[in-house]
Amino acid sequence: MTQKSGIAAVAETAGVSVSTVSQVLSGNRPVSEATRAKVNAAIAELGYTPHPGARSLRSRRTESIALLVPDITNPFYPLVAVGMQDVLLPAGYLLSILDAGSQSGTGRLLGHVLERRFDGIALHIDGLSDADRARLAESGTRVVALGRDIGIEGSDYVESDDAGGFAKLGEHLLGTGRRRIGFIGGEEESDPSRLRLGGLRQAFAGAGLGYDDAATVFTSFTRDGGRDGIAALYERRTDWDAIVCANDLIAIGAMDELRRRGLSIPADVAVTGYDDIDAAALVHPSLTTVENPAREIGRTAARLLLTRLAGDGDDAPTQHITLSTRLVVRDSTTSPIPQER
Amino acid sequence: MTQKSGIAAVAETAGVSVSTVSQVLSGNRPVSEATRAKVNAAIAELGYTPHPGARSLRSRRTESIALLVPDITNPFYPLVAVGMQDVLLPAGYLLSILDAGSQSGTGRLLGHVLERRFDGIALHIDGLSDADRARLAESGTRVVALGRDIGIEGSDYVESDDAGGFAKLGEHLLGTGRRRIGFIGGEEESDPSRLRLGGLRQAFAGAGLGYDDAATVFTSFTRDGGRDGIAALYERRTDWDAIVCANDLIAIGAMDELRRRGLSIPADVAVTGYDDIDAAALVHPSLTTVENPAREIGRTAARLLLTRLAGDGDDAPTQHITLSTRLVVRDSTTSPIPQER
DNA sequence: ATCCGTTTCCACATCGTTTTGCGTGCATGC
DNA sequence: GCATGCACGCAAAACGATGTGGAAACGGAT
Repeated sequence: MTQKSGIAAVAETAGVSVSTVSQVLSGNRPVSEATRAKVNAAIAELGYTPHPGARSLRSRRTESIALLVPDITNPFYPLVAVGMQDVLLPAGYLLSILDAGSQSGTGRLLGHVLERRFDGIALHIDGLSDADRARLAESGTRVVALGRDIGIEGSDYVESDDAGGFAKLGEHLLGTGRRRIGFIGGEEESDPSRLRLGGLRQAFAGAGLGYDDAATVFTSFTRDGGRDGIAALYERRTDWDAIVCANDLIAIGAMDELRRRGLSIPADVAVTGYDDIDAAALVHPSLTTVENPAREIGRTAARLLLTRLAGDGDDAPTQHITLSTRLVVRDSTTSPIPQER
Repeated sequence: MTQKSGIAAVAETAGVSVSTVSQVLSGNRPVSEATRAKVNAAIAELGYTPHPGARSLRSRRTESIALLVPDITNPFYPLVAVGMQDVLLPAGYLLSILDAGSQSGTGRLLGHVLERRFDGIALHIDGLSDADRARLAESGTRVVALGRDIGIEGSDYVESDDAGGFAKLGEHLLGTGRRRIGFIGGEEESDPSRLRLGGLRQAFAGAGLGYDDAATVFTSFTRDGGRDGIAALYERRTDWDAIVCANDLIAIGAMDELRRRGLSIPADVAVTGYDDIDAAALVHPSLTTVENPAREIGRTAARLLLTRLAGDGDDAPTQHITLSTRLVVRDSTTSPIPQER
């Protein structure tokens, strides 16, 4: 006997045609109750699973979405991923989390990702090269950018109010009398680094003060970046009374390095982060930071993608959603003598 | 004109046949230097990308691998993922990280995952139901289990020496004079919880002591689990002098709850974790724990999968790899008065 | 009995690849 | 000059699903 497989096998054991099986699967055309039952029985009996390749070949959809992040070991990103899954799974989409390993790793992965023909891609990547941007645009894949505008025609983006968050941080520090405030950014070419610094500047301006460019250094969004940042700042001057870091990982690394240099936090120098990852509350002293609604960012991004995918809609105007942030004051900027609670 | 697409378009502009294009792509048959050049030129000109669906339809391979984890926000898992990518990307495979959200979420995701026909699946999941195990086995997908034996015929697994790690922890605690040692496990039905408890028992036995079952509680592998665990243990008795936790998240939650109850760590009670996630070094006091080589687990698992996939080999015997662990002593079990260094 | 409108199902073309079995054309050996 | 062998390319048949245009079956109305 010829061993059929796939939908053909189901059709045979159910005693109907291939197209009928397809109909009951997709519900595209009405099918009588009786045959529907037969088909479902056959499906169950054979343990049939549709072949996604064949399906996507015709339908031009893969029902899966990629999330491309620069560093999955940064606890911020898993939360974004979870948020996206909250929305995507119920909608029948599978989320694949791809780790570029670093900003520079993006290009290497992008080829892989485009080859896979995901229905949509969520990108949280800085410094996308022009070539990569072009590849993305040409591919026609739906893109939603996280945390910044990625500069692709017709792609939505969702970010949190970075500038506002840093303005709040700046006000808080200025309000506690700090004036010699250094800033450690991530990669210099990154939008977020600039935005965040911008928020800080804004706080200074609001207080009628100027902000000195010599008080800023750029490294990378990691703990090592924080250590390096402190080293760089303290080569310029040594009387900082506060260090504002572009994210929590940098802040944690910076605190490490400050302590290694015998400085006390916050008595000698205050430190702030951004994101409010779990570790921010756990370090000692606990870190003043800004809550970055990672999970909500993920949810929102997923919704944007789904809307675009459902509507076939290039017609709708580009969406740009900004989520608000919240200042979280902890010990690293306040209690003069950190102690166990 | 008929607008061809895909490989047919390439064939047309290169002035060769479809099969020839396929040949130069796959390198399955020799192709003359001249035509190879023509084809490559056409590919570049058209910006052609092969359709993975069509490809997998014929080749029955998707060139992608899934990693299924119970909780991607547990920092242990991103490291495993990175380790797998270390090996898989150079081999041309794409790794999709799927988050089940919880142990119980596995079943819900498994359907999705099997539908997608990944070439291989790495599972780090406890308490796989018999039904799910059967589905996996039937699917014929290559499976590698992480951290425990998943009980599927012919599937390899890689774990770390949990029992050994906990034995070391136990010896360390007993060596510092602690005797009333409680244990907070994760999910009770989980293999690791049992293995880890077993290691602790072994340490007691080695010292000629017995270990009391009433000293153990099971919750979940999260910070909340740690808080609950402490609550449960202190309902039984209140004179614990050490709490051994099944992972770092539990330990961190436990420390929180202990402090909330006014107990001092490690003066009143010592606490230990497992995994050595970043946060373990950051909490206050820093956490004594066991280094669990997450990244290496990922690499090893990926290698196992690749070997199986390359060899078409169901012939090779099942592999079972155990990675060694290392005790990391920090302040939560030693310095009587925690202080800033 | 005939005709028409529904309902229900089917045949067939199609999506973009891979793969096998055959032509070609050309050089080689006698 | 003729058979032989090689190196290259090509045609065509899968792979497993979707979807459209019709054909059959069935009632009800005339």
